[in-house]
Amino acid sequence: MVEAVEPVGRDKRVARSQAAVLAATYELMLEGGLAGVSVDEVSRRCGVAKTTIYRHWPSRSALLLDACSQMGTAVPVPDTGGLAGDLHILVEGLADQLRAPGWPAILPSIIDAAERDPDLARAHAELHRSLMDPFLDAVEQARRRGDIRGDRDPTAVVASLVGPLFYRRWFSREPLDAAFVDQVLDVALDVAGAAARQGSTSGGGARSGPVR
Amino acid sequence: MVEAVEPVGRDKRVARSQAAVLAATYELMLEGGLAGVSVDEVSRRCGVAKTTIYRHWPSRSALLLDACSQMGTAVPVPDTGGLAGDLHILVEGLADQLRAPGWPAILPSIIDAAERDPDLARAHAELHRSLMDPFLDAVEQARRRGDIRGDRDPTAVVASLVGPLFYRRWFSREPLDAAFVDQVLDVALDVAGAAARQGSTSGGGARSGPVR
Amino acid sequence: MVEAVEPVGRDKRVARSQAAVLAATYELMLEGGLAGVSVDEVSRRCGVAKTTIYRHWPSRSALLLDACSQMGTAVPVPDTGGLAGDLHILVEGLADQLRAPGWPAILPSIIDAAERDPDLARAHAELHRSLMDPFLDAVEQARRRGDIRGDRDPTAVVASLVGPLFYRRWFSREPLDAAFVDQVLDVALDVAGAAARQGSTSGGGARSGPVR
Amino acid sequence: MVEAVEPVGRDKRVARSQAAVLAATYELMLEGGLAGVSVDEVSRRCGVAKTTIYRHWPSRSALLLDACSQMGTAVPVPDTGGLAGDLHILVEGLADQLRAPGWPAILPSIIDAAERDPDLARAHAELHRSLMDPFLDAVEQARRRGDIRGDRDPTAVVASLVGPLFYRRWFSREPLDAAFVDQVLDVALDVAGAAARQGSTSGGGARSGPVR
DNA sequence: AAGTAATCGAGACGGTACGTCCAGTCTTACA
DNA sequence: TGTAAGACTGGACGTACCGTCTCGATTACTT
Repeated sequence: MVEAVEPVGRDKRVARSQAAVLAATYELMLEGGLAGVSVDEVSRRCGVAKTTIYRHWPSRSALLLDACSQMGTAVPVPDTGGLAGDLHILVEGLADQLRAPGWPAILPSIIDAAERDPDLARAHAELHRSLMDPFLDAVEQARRRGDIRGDRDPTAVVASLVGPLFYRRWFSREPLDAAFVDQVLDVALDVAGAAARQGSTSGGGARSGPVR
Repeated sequence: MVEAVEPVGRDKRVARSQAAVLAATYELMLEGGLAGVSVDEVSRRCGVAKTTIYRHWPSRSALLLDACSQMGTAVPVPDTGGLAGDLHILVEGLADQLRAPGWPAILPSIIDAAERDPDLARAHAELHRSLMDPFLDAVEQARRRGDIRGDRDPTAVVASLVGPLFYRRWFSREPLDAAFVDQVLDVALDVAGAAARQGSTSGGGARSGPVR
Repeated sequence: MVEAVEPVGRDKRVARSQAAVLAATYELMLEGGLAGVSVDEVSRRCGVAKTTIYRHWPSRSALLLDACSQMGTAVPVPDTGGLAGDLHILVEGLADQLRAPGWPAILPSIIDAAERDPDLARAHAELHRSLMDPFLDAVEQARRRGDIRGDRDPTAVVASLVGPLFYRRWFSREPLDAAFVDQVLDVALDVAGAAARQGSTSGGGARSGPVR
Repeated sequence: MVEAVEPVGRDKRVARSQAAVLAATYELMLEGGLAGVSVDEVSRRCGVAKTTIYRHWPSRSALLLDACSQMGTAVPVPDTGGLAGDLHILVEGLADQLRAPGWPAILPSIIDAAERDPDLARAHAELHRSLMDPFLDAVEQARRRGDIRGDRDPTAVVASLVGPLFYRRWFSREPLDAAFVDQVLDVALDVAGAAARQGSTSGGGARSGPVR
């Protein structure tokens, strides 16, 4: 994982160079995906010598990897008291992120690389976990409360929740409109077999609810 | 772009070179993703001069794109008479493909490229359509038959069906086991609000069945 | 020896690039010795891409070597009929060359490299031979004519002739004035044990003759 | 320049570091000539930090230069009472040194550098002087004794003596066999016009031996 | 069947990038 | 203060690839 290079006060220069390099790398990544990042260009853009870059990261891949890891979008775990409310917040947040530019443009690059490079696969796993953990936590918390069926695999619930969103963002490239997001949420609650349906409605608002 | 390489009887040599080039490209693509394909290597491997390759494809991207298009995995539209049966066949088939090596390893490359290159985005859209059309057809046919709720967007149904599968293959990298696939199928039928699904209730639990 | 790259009419570009590269290399060599030649700088200076340079010469050394070989200063063998006259012309010519800028500034570089690199040693040997052969020829011819003692090693005669000149140019860095050159010539003729001394004077003119 | 490294008691550490550095430098010089010495490698090899090296020598050249100076092969001035005897000892000693590994392998490096760097030229001059002074002393002593012709330039005599030896060692790379050395000595005595050399007019052959 | 034009291979060429090594300067922390 | 440790800029090395180019040798279609 490239070792965030212990920031012991040792040398401020180290910290400054590394920050500059990572920033430039991230910028280039946004512009052209992983493939659009070249060490030479990073060096040129941030004024840090190529040699210095290679002193801190053993290879271009390591640099990319590090830049990817920093991408972790910390999402606070909500606690509305009910599964529906929690998930609603989380899903809306995710949809917002997916609609924005930024990491959604890079992720396919990472996934592609992860397909072949074990190191990047590990980085991707970590990144993914940091992204999905709040969802998983919400679901597991609900299960502990007895709000959902005990025989449901929480990861499957999460899959049914975020899978369709991801699908629309990267595969079908259809818009992530509110109606779709609501419907997805609805379905996922069904999957969870949410016990107390009445409470769940509070979360959605717009949600039409399956029936009445 | 890429101009379908009209194989009009023009010259047999043309056809032969192009076939050889595409084959080598495809091979390299499987080995190392889009990034693993270099024109030099393609030339070396299939014995066709680099010049010739550039004579037929304006750029590396165009070649990749063309090779990707050939990847289209033709899926026959099943017709069991019922939505559940049709989808079952389709989903199982898709899951099988996702579990196999081959294009699942390449698709992220394409999606990544599509994120920035409009041409590749178009190619991806086409590829995607050819993959998903059978699903959409099945759903729409069911709707015409009145088997599912009319207020459901067919594309949303498809998303809830394949989204979770895709998610597991590329994002969470969890196994696509049979139980998961079954559950996904169940849920999707719920989403569709499939009529007369007495058996399906097992999936939803609380869900009292579609409509009414 | 890098193969002067047969100038078959194939491609004029090859000839042109190579000529430009060698010229720039030679120029840089004059300015800074072998050590002053960098492939990057050659490329920059003559407008030939570094890649192209490496296409024609496997390494920097090979390029240097080739440039050195081209340095051969063809000296015509004189024929005044007598050893003294021949040597006089040759020695004066050599002294002139030693006094001029140009290869005298580079030769130490080559000798140094030859001390460790067998390839360059070979190149140096060839260069040296082309430089000294006229001297050797003159001496051997004289021997065939019976003008000099038969028990003298021709190479030793040459050594006694050019050794002191070389010594002054590179080792003691004293000036190569006419008196010195004359004296050296005188001595060498002594070494040769030139038979007909009277004839030898014709060559020197200035030469005061040993004693009386 | 280079400031003779005054070993004033200042700090013992200084002396120790400098000695270690010079030793490592000399070692590297023997292995790969001047070009084979890199400050990094010196630092690595002798455990003295690069910074420290640059504190004591302003540049790589200065270090090389200093190391070269240490190379001075002190040659004792012989005194056999006669020029022939003195020169015989000196020349044999020089030939022995030339045949050995060590500085003969480095000198071309120095000469090359001296061709362009005035500082190194000065260092070379000094080194050269320390090497040739015994020869010059012997000749001048003989002249004072009246043993040789007064109209001969002593430096020319020295040139005729060591020039051929140097020539064979570095330029023609022919062996420095005893016969050659003897002949060179013979000739030089001729040049000197050693007194009472009735035979000398003959050039060679006739020469009845050194003197007397 | 010959002639003409399309097609081909071989590979030179200018560029950009890679990852390494070295020169020299500068900073920090320890004696 | 002198030293070790090592970060930093900058430049060169030799390699791989991209996309363009010129050349001469094969084809295949045409007359």
